[in-house]
Amino acid sequence: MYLRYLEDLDTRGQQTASSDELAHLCGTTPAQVRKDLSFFGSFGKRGLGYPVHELTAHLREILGLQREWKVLIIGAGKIGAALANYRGFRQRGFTVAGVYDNDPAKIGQPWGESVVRPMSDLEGDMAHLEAPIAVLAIPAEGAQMVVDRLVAAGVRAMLNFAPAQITVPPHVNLKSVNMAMELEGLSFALTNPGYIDEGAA
Amino acid sequence: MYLRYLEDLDTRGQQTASSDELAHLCGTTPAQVRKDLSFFGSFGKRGLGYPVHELTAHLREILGLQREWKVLIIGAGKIGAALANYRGFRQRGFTVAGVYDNDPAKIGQPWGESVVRPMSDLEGDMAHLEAPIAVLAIPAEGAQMVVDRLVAAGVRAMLNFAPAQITVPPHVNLKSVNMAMELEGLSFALTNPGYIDEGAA
DNA sequence: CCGTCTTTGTGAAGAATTTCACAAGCTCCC
DNA sequence: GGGAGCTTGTGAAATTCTTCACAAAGACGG
Repeated sequence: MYLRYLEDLDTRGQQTASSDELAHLCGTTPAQVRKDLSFFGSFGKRGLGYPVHELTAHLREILGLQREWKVLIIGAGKIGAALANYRGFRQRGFTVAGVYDNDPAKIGQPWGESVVRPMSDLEGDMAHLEAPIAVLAIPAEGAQMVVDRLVAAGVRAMLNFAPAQITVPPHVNLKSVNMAMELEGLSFALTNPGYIDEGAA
Repeated sequence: MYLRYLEDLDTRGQQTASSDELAHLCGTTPAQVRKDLSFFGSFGKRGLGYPVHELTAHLREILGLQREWKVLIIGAGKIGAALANYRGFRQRGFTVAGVYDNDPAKIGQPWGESVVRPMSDLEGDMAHLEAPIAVLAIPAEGAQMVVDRLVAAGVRAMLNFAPAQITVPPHVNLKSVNMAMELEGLSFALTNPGYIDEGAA
C-alpha cells in the first residue's frame, strides 16, 4: 500500500514524504508508518522525512518486484480476459506467460499476442519457466483438481478467483479473492451501521 | 468464511459440526471459532457441537443476507462481464439491477436480460432502488469522479476493482480489490520464503 | 556556527486479539 | 437414571499489535 502511494508521489516529482503525510494518504497513523517501515530498515532522514524515490526502490526490492514474474492464467473465460487486459500487471513486472484452458472450443483461439493453450501443455511448458505464479480464473467445480495439478507441476504461488475452498501443501502460497464474500462484507456493513469497515481507502 | 464452509457441510447433509471441525476447515483454532461465534450469540450445544443448518441461517441473518441486495455494475468491460456471469451472486441474494457505462459504443448493447445503460440514467434509476451496492469495474482514470457521483446519488456501499486510490465520506462503505497488490503479496512470499502467508485456504 | 524547528526511530505503555483451561451442560449407553 | 465422554462458553493469561512520547539527528535561517 505504501508503495502504491509512494509511486504516485514519485510520479508527481515529490522529493520527500513525512510519516505524517504517508499516514494521511494511507488512512493510518504516523507511528504506524514509522513502525512498519522501520521493520525493514531505516529509510528516513530525521527532520526531512522519507526520500520518495529511494524508498519506492527499497519497497520494490523488499517485495521482490525488481525481477520479472511470469504469470500463467488458468482459464480463458471472462475473468481471464479481464486479467490479461489489465495494464497494471505489465507495469509492475508481471508478464502473462500463457493462457490455458480445457475447453476444446477455446484452445487455439488467439489471445493477445499468443493463443490459448491446452492444459495438457502445462507440465511441458513449466520446464521453461522459473517460479511462475498461476492465476486461477476457472469455475469452482474441479478447481481443486486443477490446483493439485499446478502444484504437482511445480507452481509455488497462486491467486485464486474461483469461489471454491482450495487447499494446498504448506510450501505453496495461495491467495484467494472471493467476490461474493466481499459483497457479504458490504451487506454486513449496511445491515449493522455501527460497525465501521476498516478495509477502506 | 464460516458461512462458506457451513453451507458446504449443510449441502452434504451434515447435522452438526464441532468447533474443532470448523477450525480445521477454516484453518484456525477451535478456541477462535468459539470466541468468534460467541460474539454473536450462543449457537452451539455442549457435547454435540454447532447445528449446521441452524447456524448457517443465523450467520446469514447476521450478515444481512436474508434480503435481496441490488447490485449496480459500473463499467461494461471485461470485469463487469465476468461479474455479471458470476453465478455465486444470485445464489447469495445479490441481483444485478443494471449495468452502466459511459462509452456510447457500449450503451444499448444487450447485457444478459437487460441492456447497458448510460451513466446519465444513474440518478434517475436510483429512485427505484433501495440501498444498492455498486461494483466499480472501470479503469483507474476518472474512478474517483465516478465514485463521487455514486455517493451523491445515494450509494452507500461499493466494491472497487479499479486499481485506484479512492476516498469516500465516512458513511459510505468501500472495499477495494487490487489484483496487482495481491500478486505483489505473492511476489513477497516467494522472495522471502520465511514468511508464511496467512491468507491461505 | 548556533539555536530553533522538524521528523525519524524506538523503547515502553496501552489496547486488542488469541490462546488456555476448565466449569457447566448435553448426549448416549448401559 | 447415572456415569462416562464430549464439547461449548468464557474468564484469565499470554501474546501480538498499536499508540505514545521522547531522545537523537538533520535542516535552516540569521
